[in-house]
Amino acid sequence: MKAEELASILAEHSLFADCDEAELADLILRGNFVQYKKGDELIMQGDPGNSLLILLSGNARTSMVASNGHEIVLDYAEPGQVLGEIALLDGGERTASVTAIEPTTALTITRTAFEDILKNHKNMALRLLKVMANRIRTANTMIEGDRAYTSGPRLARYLLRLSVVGAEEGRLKLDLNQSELGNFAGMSREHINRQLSTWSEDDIVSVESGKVRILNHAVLSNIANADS
Amino acid sequence: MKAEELASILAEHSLFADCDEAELADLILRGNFVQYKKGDELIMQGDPGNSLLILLSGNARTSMVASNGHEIVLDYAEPGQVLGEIALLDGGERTASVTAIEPTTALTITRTAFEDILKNHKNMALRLLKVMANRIRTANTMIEGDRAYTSGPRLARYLLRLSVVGAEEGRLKLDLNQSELGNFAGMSREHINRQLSTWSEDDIVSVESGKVRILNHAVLSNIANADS
DNA sequence: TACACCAAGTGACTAATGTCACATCTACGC
DNA sequence: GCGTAGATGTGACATTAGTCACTTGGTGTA
Repeated sequence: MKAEELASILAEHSLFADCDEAELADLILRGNFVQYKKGDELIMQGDPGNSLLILLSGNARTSMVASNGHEIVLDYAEPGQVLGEIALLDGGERTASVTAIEPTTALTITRTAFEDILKNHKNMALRLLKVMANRIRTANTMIEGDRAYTSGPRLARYLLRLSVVGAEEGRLKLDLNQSELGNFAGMSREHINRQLSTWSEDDIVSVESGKVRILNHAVLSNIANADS
Repeated sequence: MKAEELASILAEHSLFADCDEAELADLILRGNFVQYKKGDELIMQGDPGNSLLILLSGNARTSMVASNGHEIVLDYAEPGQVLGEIALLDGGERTASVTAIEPTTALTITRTAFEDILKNHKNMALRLLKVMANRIRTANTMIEGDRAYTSGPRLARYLLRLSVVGAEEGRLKLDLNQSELGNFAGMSREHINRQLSTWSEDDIVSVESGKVRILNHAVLSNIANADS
């Protein structure tokens, strides 16, 4: 991939949006372009975290496996997303894995390169801080939702999180199968299935050939904030 | 409170540990010293977030109330802890409240002051990034624990989180009553009570006059990672 | 001391979900 | 078209933890 192409991809995303050409060039020069096949792990839980990566194309799943084998999906990453910055910053192990769910490309940046870039481009740190603030917000919302609501509102919330704002016909960002949806929303596949069937009878969602669509965004939002 | 005193308190904490005197003076000059009584809210959920604060003395509870009234305790803050930085950074509303659980003092810093400080002291941003990385790690661990484990291991985890490393006789950082423990660990007061009773029979914890102590740290850690 | 209050202990019941065990369906390669 | 694997649909049942309704205990104060 040519540097110009990389630059234009980077510039599309808020973290790098107002970098000037020199900054982008710096990033690309110091970074390492990598390609992954579907199923490859970009980051592996338990590894030392000595690099960070920026997803350039494709989609990936951030998930962790608890000591009892339970798998939890924390998030899905889109192009532009910065990944692996936590371990890089605090020097700890990677707490989660990131797996490509389709062919994916990323720019990996080592700790030293990253520190140089932070040092040379002072706005970068502030922008990263914002990105991380947002992550904490999302995580807290996730904790709140998991704790306070029963399965219905919870699934509604996760579906809404996967929904695209102006998407035609309520299509989701990703077409997850019911097992994945279960790992994301924290409920069993069977329960997901039953809940979706109920909603589909009321035309709140539709389920066709395994693809969920949101038919009635408003009602689903109400459910997401329901009392129970 | 005198500036020197403030400076020495600040310097104790990692975020400000390697600030030089000028930096500390700057912080104190631009900050605003505030005292709170037990029960006062240092930060209120839903407010716009235009300032950040540094807890100087006392302890506080970070909690949020879901739309269905369910109260969730996210964390307890100790002196040195930075609070309210999320809304300050991303410009959104405060997602959680912070309440003093005892008489408390804090230094509040406005957005402009904070931005100036970040600009003038470049290490500050990197240190803040580390603090936030740690917060995300904690939040993810919380999500993992809430999702993957049943009430026993979960309560064990929250008790361990409250435990002090070298504490004599397994005393906890805070003596929470069983209702608070419930809001923290995400289970009902009654269930907390029954679980503690069981453990207390096995001498894993002791419960005396409402104060929980960890008698057998090793066993409790095992429970925290048990299969179920 | 007695009262008041709030925290803690406990039994009985209920509700919400997970688990298991299959039956179906569907897409896709041969 | 056929077979197979993986995704879905569904009933029956087991479990976990919450809820309700009390009782008991402890502490501070008039």
